[in-house]
Amino acid sequence: MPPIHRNSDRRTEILEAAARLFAERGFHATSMRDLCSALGMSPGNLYHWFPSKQAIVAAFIEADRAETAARLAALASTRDLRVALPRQLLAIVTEASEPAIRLYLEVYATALRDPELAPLVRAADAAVRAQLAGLLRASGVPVPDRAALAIFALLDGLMARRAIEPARDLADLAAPVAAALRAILAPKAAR
Amino acid sequence: MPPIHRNSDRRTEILEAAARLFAERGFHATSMRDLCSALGMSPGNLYHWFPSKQAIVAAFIEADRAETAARLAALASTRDLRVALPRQLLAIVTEASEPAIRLYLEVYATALRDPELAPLVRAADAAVRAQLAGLLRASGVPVPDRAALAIFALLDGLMARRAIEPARDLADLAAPVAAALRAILAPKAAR
DNA sequence: CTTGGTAGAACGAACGTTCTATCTTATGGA
DNA sequence: TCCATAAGATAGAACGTTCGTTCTACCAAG
Repeated sequence: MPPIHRNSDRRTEILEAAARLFAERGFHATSMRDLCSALGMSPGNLYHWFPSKQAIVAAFIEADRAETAARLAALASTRDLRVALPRQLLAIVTEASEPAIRLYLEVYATALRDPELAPLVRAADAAVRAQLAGLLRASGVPVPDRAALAIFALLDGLMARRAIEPARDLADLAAPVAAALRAILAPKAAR
Repeated sequence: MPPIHRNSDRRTEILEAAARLFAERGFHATSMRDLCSALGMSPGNLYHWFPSKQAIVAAFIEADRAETAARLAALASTRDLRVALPRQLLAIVTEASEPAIRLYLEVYATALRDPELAPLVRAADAAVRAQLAGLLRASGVPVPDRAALAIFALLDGLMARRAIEPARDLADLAAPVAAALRAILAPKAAR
């Protein structure tokens, strides 16, 4: 009896393979059959673990939300948020691989079209943003909700740029980003 | 003999219908048949005007590029770019309808996946950005290339936010955006 | 009588999904 | 300890649909 087959293990396996394929080939270009053969698994079995392709996307969105939440939670213990946050932000944008960014762009563009998936995306976004706002509030940033929103917009913009121009050295943007963040985080800027 | 059917007229008709349908239902959810019936046209005829669905997307990208270029050109004649640019930027983001924004998000996400379309997207982006950089240079903004890049990132971020949260009043972002733009356009900020 | 616009059926492929059967593992009474 | 049995995991063929596209023919002007 090899290690007990726990449900979550198999589902995680599938999710990871799906993320990889979606990133490499694109969401719409990846068929359930593609996913099956990448996993060495039959369609029947795949559908035993996920009821639909949509369900896989939903799980992916939730996993992404959880990961981002964890990242933010780690940020909560830092000394000065005004120093740690900009660094973390640029790290997120810089570290993300090009396929991964296109994955986000495509999956979220698709999900926002889907009447069942769109609320999920929006809820995840709102939850993470609220978490960041909490951090900002604790750091004495006034109107933390707006500040969190601005930071998210900034992040989205940087991600989109990397999708369009992957080769571009983002160091070119470091100065404006730092200035923008200063404006967002400084007490007077959020009047 | 009704008004001579000029090629470009019919193509424009098709393009406009395509943009409308793509915006309403989504790109992948709009089939060539859907487009045909929206136009009251047979598939055979549609394929007489555009060789493929991909070609329609390509034409759409080019049209978008041309429109943005025209908008920028109009900006060239304004008195003070540091005043007109922020206003125009917020206008672009505010005026864009929710379906239109999702259209951009989806079409560009798709196009960036397509080996033939991606260069087109990148070229259009680079051209428009170069045009903006020219404006900035003429206005005495130092390192205008970086400034243009930062402005584009800002715009992308705002667009993405509207896609995720269409109901959100973007006035919440006006202050941070203004601050960011000040930082980008001010001489010292782009060091 | 040629050329360019139009129609509509048809094509082959691919898609997401379902169905039925088989194999494996855990369980529990004899 | 062993076998019956139920439950879960897996396989793979098949389904019905829809997709982008092509083909062939017809029509209307010049």
